Amino acid sequence: MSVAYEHPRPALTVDCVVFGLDEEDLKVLLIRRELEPFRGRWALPGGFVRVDEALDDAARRELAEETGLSGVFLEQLYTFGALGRDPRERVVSVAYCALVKLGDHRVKAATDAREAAWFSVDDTPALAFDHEEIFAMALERLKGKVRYRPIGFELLPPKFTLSQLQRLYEKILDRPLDKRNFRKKALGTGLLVELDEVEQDVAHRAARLYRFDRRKYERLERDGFSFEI
Amino acid sequence: MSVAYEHPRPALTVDCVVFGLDEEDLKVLLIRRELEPFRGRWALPGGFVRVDEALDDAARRELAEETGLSGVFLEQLYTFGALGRDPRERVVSVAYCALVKLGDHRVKAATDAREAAWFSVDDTPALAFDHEEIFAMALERLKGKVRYRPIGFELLPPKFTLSQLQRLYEKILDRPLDKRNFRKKALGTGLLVELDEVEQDVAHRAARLYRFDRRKYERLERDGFSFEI
DNA sequence: GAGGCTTAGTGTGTACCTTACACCATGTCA
DNA sequence: TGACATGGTGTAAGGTACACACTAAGCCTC
Repeated sequence: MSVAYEHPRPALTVDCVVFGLDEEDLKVLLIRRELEPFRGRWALPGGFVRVDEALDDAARRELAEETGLSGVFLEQLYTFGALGRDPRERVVSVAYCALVKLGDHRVKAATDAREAAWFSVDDTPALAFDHEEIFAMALERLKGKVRYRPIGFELLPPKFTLSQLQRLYEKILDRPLDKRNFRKKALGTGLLVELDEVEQDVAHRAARLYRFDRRKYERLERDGFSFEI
Repeated sequence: MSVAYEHPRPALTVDCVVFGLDEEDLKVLLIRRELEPFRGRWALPGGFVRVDEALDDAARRELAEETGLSGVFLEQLYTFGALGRDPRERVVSVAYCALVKLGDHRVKAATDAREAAWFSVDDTPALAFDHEEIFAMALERLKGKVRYRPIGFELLPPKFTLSQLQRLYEKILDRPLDKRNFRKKALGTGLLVELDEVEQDVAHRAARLYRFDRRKYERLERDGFSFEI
């Protein structure tokens, strides 16, 4: 198929910055480029927006095609449109941010036909295009957002301990938090449900498990509640 | 000039939501469309992005062409890419937000060859395309942003009184603020310079004039200061 | 089974920030 | 000169943010 326009127009792409949390690290999902330019370099998953496809759908589709991830909550981050950011031609890219529970997605990404892999956010390879700039902005946004939205809960398994939650926030914010104050605040949101279970198979006192009260969160969010951590 | 591509691609536009402040109201700058679709309807100023033009430049250029405003601080807001938002063809629009001192710009906009006018934000006409959605998001963003960034200063003349500043914040936030607390905070930022002048020609005690210390603001902003109001 | 190791779990005091609140000062105008 | 309109000022109380250290529980090993 070929098509003609009166004036040249920029190409439009989407790129996704997908964060996941490991026992150890906050990670970001990258793919290795199979084509020029930047063939063999790591890059954010993404690609061209089809003319009959909404931006969000394009982001979800590209993410699924390139990494196998689906059902991910994607949020628009920023649109990058500097001249020369793609050596081939003028390309404007709408960047999206996503958060996933790493445990749910580790295998899929690793076994997909295309090479996709999780990298610790403070040990990423050189990226294609201006993707380092996009990634840096996404990480900044994540750090800001995590302070007033309980998005951290999205990154944990359904049942988790308060220490896991705290470690998660420490990884994202990249600084230590006080245990007592953290627990006070986390429980103070009223969004955690204490379960009648504790951790299994740990070589020390087992911690109580909690789950996130998603319904309550949605109710409060609708009513404009705030959630500083 | 005509150009062919292998695949059809969305058209790319920019739209600008420009806020200004009046003695009375927070206003938004609209233009009346001269062409189909939505001919005669009011709309946000904006237009097509040229293939050799950065997004920010396109927004500044369109704003200047359509309303005569230049030298405006523009900030990217969000990118709107739903299907069917333009009846002609697929158009993706990068929306920008701008803040201007209304006094400086009132005449230019009104006397420009194209019809452009300021509307009170709570009395806008029906808008073309999905511009009402864009406008609503911009207003939300403005309300949020004004709380932790001293952007309010951009909306006043170079010399202003604390009452004017307070009224501005009250208009934007759409709620009354306590005078003493407001003055404490505003002066507490250290960003206001007290001048040796007072208002002229008022039928009551004249208020002291202040100016915004832009240099200090830029210095603090670079160092990651915060400015809750 | 005792002692040590590891992580879980808990409360208080202080400093600061937020908010509520009322009166006198100054200039204009009639 | 008195009334009117807005300018300009401080304090007290309550709440929030933060710093800080010890005991509890379970497992392991010796």
